[in-house]
Amino acid sequence: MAEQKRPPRGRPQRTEKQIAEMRAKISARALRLFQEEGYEAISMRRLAKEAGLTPMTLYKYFDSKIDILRSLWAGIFGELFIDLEKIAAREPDPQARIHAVSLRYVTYWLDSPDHYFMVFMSKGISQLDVRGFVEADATLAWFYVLRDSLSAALGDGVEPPVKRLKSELLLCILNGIAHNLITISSYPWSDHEDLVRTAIDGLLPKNPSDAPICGDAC
Amino acid sequence: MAEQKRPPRGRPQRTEKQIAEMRAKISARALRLFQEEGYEAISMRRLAKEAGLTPMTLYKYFDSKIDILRSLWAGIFGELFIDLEKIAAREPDPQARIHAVSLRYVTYWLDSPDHYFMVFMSKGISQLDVRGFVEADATLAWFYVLRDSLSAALGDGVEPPVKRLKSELLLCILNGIAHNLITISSYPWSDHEDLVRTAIDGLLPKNPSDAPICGDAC
DNA sequence: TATTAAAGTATAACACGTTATAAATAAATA
DNA sequence: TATTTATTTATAACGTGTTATACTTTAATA
Repeated sequence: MAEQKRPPRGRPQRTEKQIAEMRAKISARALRLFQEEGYEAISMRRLAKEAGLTPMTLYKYFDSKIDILRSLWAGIFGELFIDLEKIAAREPDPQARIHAVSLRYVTYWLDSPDHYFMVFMSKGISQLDVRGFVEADATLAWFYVLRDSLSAALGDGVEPPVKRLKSELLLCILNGIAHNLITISSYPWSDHEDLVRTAIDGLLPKNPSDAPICGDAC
Repeated sequence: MAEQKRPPRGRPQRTEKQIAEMRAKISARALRLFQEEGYEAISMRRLAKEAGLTPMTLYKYFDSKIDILRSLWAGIFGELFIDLEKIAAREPDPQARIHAVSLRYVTYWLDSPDHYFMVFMSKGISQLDVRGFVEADATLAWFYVLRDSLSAALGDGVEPPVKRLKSELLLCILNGIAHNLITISSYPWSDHEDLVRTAIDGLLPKNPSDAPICGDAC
């Protein structure tokens, strides 16, 4: 029962592909401009001119200026989590894996201040703007690699509710470390590797062999 | 050699007290309006009208709109940390104290979404706007109560460098928990008390008596 | 080719934060 | 009172994100 929809008479609507290409073209230009001069410094009028378009055309392809930035965030997060999955795949030992993945997550932001600034600290955006993006299902799905790595490191002796609790805590901690070290950059923080390692050690089951207090007692 | 400065002829400059009073008056009006309708929704023109002033006069007492918000933040942070100090003072046991203070810090933000939104999530402010405030010495000093409580809970058996590391980690963790639970509010997070307790337990020295793995071995 | 519908352009407008400038007002001294 | 200086007001302007509207161009069908 496929409806025999004969195309209407006028000019056809843009195909999905055409829309995607135009959005990609605008995003590419925006990425370069935002990184060079900052999100706030680039006006819609300026971006339109640089892309060879009219300001109005931008609003045909994106709902708003922040919508353009969000499309860039998706690219950055995608890149990061593909990287994390590669690291997880190549590290067989669960404990080494959770350390490696967590450290990479934090290090990524510290090493890519351009990206971090554009995602979390673009001048002129509010944290409410970030919120809509972070809450998207696609964004949350990216974080499964962190959750699964921790679950494996905790092993079978840990109850699922505890695993869930600690997975959530892991995310809070890693985001907290990255966020604090970058936003309060003038404070002489300890090495971020030490912070991540100490945090992960606190999450993992206590190991008598390297616990000084228990070491003597045993 | 006190200079005999005779006052100049014209109208004298506003005294510190006059300036403080005018700023307080503006802040009070802004606090109510920002809480009722949101920071972004209140324009400088509107705030001026509500305060019985000219927009230009606002700029005589504050550098910018965000500067007004910052003065409100200072009041909120001051209130919170005075509360934390009271809690710390009334709890003699160091371990109970760090738990109580940490939980209160996180709970404060979760219980006062109005304040949290106004401090960390006002629509129309950027995270760079927060940065200048958080980096101020006066702001950092407020956090000493957290650092000192943790230091006491860690006891004398822990080396100072480790204490410092864990103090910094504590701040990252608590901010991370509060921030994630509030900004990703649609996710079904575990109880925040469990998150804080688990996080603190991970920071404190491992206690053989309640460590299951070691319990059997001992 | 003529028609039709969508895409894209051009232009003006709105409220915003902010700045500049000139006029009016207030509070002191001479 | 006259003068002097600071405060405050009044007003216009700039660039911003965004919306609305009318117009032109493009790509299809009849």
